[in-house]
Amino acid sequence: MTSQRRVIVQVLAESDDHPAAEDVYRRASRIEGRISLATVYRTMRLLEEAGILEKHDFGDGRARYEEIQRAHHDHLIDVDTGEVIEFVNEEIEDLQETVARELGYRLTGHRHELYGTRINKPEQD
Amino acid sequence: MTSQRRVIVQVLAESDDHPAAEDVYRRASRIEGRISLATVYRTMRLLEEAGILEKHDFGDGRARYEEIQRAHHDHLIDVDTGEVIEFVNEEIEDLQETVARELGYRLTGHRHELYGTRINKPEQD
DNA sequence: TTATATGCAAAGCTTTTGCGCTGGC
DNA sequence: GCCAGCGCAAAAGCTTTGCATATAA
Repeated sequence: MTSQRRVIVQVLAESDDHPAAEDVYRRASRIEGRISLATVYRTMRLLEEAGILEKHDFGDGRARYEEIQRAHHDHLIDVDTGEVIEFVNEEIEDLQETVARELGYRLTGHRHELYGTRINKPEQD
Repeated sequence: MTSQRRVIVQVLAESDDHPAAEDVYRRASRIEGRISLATVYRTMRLLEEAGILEKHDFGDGRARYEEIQRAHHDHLIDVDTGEVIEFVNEEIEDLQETVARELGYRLTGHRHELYGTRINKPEQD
């Protein structure tokens, strides 16, 4: 357990958004100057393989991470602002299982993101 | 309308899988030797912006394409073989709309892929 | 001490782009 | 003849990796 790994874990614990590797690197650098982007990538991979992190792709070309701690959820991405909203819908979760089973598959994972724009924006004028 | 674009469109029309740019390039090269990967990328982007192609990400680091011709569908990816199975589930589609609306959003798109392994593999022996 | 982790820089991969040339119309 | 489109090669952006050094245990 090196100081770098400690700091990365700390940063992730304190983050309630979905940072990219670069973001984690920037936040970690403020706490521990002696850290490199390569180490961040290496550690993120370890944490993901250990089942501690979840890796997402929100369509902007970089991987985005979050800790697996709370209950499972999916994401809705505001296409105007990039904001990420989490949601859970048990019905959808169940239907995914059903669909997979009917096709002869056991579900090992899924990727489910909604993209949308806010209705009734307040800052309209 | 150049010969290159004609060939790319032809390749896409003849493909019923979800080729990456490199695949399209390879298939097109067999028909028309004088074609470059850059042209494939440029044309794919045009076709996507024109609403003729749909761009997917199945988690292998490259973009995968398919023509928008049939009804909308989602994908189930066989994590063992990479095979891609298409499916439609209206209930899920409706629930996505509902979820977005409840969060104050109008849905502009979604990304929904299931990952799984076959049940009852024949080659289990 | 000794294996493991790190930093740095180079390289890998997919995708994009600058530029001079080609070829449809 | 013009100009959109092409090929080529370089570059861009994210991520991985080789290697010598540093550090935890």
